[in-house]
Amino acid sequence: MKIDPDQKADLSAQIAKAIRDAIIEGRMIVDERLPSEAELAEQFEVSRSTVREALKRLAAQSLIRTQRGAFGGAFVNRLSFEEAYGQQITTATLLLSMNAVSFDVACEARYALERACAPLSSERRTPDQLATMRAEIHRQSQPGLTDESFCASDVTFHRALVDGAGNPVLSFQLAGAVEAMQPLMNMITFTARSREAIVALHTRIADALEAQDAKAADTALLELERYTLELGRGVMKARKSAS
Amino acid sequence: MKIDPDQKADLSAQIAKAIRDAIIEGRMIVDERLPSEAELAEQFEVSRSTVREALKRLAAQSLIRTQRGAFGGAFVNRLSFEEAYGQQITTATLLLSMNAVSFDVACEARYALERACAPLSSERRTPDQLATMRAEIHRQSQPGLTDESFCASDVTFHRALVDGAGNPVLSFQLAGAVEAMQPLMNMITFTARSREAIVALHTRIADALEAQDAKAADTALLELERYTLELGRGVMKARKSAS
DNA sequence: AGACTTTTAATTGTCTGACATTTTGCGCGC
DNA sequence: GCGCGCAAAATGTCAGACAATTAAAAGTCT
Repeated sequence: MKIDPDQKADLSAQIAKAIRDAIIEGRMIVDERLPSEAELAEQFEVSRSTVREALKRLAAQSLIRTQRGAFGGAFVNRLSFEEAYGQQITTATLLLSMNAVSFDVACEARYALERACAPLSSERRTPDQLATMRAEIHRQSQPGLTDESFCASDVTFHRALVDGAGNPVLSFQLAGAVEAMQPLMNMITFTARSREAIVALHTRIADALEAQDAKAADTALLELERYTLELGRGVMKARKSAS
Repeated sequence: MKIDPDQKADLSAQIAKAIRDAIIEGRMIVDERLPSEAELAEQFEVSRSTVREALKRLAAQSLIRTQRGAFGGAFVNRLSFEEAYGQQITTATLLLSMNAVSFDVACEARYALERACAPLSSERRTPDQLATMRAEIHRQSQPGLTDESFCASDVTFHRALVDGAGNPVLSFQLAGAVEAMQPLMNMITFTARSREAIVALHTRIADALEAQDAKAADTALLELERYTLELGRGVMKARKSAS
């Protein structure tokens, strides 16, 4: 494991890259212990602080974890689906908030992906996941709910739909798409009437999944997309004319 | 911006979290300059090294960038689609390689997502993207190609398909799914006969997109999924019986 | 006055050495 | 055999120094 001395990048970035590559290429396996900071410093011929900065970079990407104490040190971390979800959501949220992505584009992406899950989900959804959907539909019907709670419940509902596909890779990919939409959705004020319409569509989706009717689920999702888009456009237009 | 003194996490992790939250919640805007390391050290009442470790964590997530020199410092970074792609791919690749995700599951996820793009792509694909697909198909027909080059070309082809949907959010989400499959695909030896079959299917897909025939594109993708799965299973079985 | 050069100040990057804290293993006394 | 404390190893934190880089300010020449 070597670093290029005539690179212009920071030493800590180069060292992080060298170790990261070793992990990605499988030269270091999960739970393997890295050399101690002092040993790494000697190997790379830099100070301990520089090594530490490199290790913090890797820790930020969940590539390693550290333990203090004797026989502690830095270990190659098994990236769990949980951690991957989290990173995915953070990245997607920031991407959307920082790049002026329009409601239309985000909405289209989200529903295109969700509809990809629908056939699998209608085949494999567990009773548990159906129960979650029903529970969230019930929560969404409560009159006193704030818009934020309504949106949070919406996210839970849709994640149950996605998880219903029984494919963890798919769930991972979609976690970002669904959750990253929440800040955009939170900007919408849901009137009693629009909530009613959404709950009705959610019910149709849940019914379709329960009946394992992929086509009906797809149709209902398509209508939900259309309706969400309409609501979003209404809000954007109102905001524009107000300013 | 405060940190909780009776947390058990590292100070540098706490400080990174405090700054990260400020960015995510919009309290710091893009291109805004953070206080200098010395000032941050004073604010949080820690040493400069600790602040630096925190900043490296944020830099690893592309949340900030740093410039040296007078009037340099750390600036809130606009997360570009490019950077987001990169992170997405790294995460997805690691997730697959570290969690013994089966070829079947990964394949299913990938094609489910790609098929979600097909209708949009058949509507919006540009001549440029069609040309890329045709060029890659041509490359894939070359007899001397290594398996790695064949797979790389395959990735380029499929990314053109995904980009054809003209939705950057969708492209971002799918970058991981498509690229992360490459290491798994690289393990497959493509015989001349299987390459021929894949090229034929790719041609059908490109034809369908050119003709803006969403249904035909979907069918061809479905067949490609079935065929890829078959190839993968063959390899896995051969490997199993060999060991 | 304007263009070029030098100085200077601010800031990050790196190094050194020290001490605090945490955790494990081992030996000792009981 | 069982607890107890101690030593060792490692990460976490701190303080201070110097190097490298960069942009603004000051100076200088034509």
